[in-house]
Amino acid sequence: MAWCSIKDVRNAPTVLHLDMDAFFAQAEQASKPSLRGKAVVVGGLGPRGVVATASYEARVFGVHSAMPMAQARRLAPNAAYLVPRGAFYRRISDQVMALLRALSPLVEPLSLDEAFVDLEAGGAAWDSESARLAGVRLRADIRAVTGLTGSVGLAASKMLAKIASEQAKPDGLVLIEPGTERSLLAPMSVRTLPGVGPATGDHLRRAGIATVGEMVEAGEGELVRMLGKAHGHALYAMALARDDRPVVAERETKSVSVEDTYDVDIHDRVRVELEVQRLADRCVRRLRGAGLSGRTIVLKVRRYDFSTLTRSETLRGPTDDPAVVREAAARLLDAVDTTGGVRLLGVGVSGLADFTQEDLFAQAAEVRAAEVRVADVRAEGPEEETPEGPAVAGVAPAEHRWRPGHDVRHAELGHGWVQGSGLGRVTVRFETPESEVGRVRTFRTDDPDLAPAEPLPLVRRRPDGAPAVDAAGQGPAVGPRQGSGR
DNA sequence: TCTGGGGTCCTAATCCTA
DNA sequence: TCTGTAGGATTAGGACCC
Repeated sequence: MAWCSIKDVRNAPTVLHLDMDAFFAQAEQASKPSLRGKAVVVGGLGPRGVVATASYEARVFGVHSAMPMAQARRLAPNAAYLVPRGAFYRRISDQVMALLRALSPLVEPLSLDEAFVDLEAGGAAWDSESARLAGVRLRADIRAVTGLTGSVGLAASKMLAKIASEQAKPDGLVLIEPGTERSLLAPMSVRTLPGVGPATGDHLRRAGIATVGEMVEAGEGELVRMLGKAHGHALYAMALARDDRPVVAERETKSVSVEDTYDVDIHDRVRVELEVQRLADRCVRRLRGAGLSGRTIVLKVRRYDFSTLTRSETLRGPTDDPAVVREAAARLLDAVDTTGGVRLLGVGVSGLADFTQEDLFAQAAEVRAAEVRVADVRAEGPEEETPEGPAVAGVAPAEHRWRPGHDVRHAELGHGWVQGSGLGRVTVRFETPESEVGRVRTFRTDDPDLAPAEPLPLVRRRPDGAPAVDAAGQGPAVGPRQGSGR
């Protein structure tokens, strides 16, 4: 609420930004002793995959996030390439977020591995010394509970705290003393400021503006002229180290969407239509899972030449009816030319409400086909995300179960993880987070002794009964196996 | 051998309505 | 009743973020 009005902008460095270091890659290294100290790249392994996270060892070779996987393989051919394990990372993230919430009720998660904390609101800090102490303790607690390292930035605003944590990486803490902000920012690249990406950066560079100091010299009017009202004003304020955005604990979702990039462009119109229906269903499952409904249906199409277009339609009222979303998506697709092929399709819903006000007109139109459709939807079952994503041509289902990096259990040899698979064989390394580097064995992909397994906790529960931060059922006893063989 | 997936926010054009 | 206008809603696209 009004804990931070414009006129009492804080002057103590009590905004904390936490950023876990190379989070996905670090989690994989912690879980797999044989990968520690090695180049690890996590991302999509298909022909059109990109890097989600590269370990610091992989970054030495020039591999970085958002890089096409093929390019990463050229730069670091000997790195370990793994697919992301969302549920595993989420469990660790929950533990970290629980530690943050112990510091303050005002925690603003930005993603699984990043969050802002308002230390002042939680009474955890009030000046530089107390803030630094809170940051040091937090890093130690994260280490103890998750076994992973995170970097902490402390400053008087969100922007500066984020810049500080960036400077602290990896495994460090940086505090920006109030009063030093402008001189600190002045020599930095304009790209340091949040909201300056490749396009804005180029724009500024062409105008001879490369540093934050030069942005200030250019003046607010010039920035507004170049970048538009909202962006210009906002960036000028940032350049002056003015940022009074509060830490916001609850942010409501504005849209829900799903999209798939296909390994091979789809040319067949019927297949395109089928995929759109599938995506619409998946989107509705997500929507319902979040207890939401929405009015605006959005279709996204990326064509063979990477040109991307969106088409949207706003209904009379919010819906979470799969039939309604499917039909809207199909209508939108009717207006799109897909000859030449599409590489990506997506379906989204925005204009969200947390209740459903059925569109009576659409409902009326539905009545005739209702029985058939209801039967369809039931047959698909409740909220069951298909983990495979887009169909991969030519991969047998049996091999598809063994995804690189995923945990497995062998009846005799115990716990391990898939190092690779293909040609009817799967290679497994038998090790656990707390074991020595394990040995490698190869099996037939249909070996009955081999089964998918849940990831093991990275840190065993402390025997001294220390404050157990049990955010998500983390513990040696893993619950009943989740159905699908992820 | 190009370029994922899930989001947010902003802008501009267009249409509709008061 | 006609017209001009202001402002909101819708639509599409782009930039940015992790």
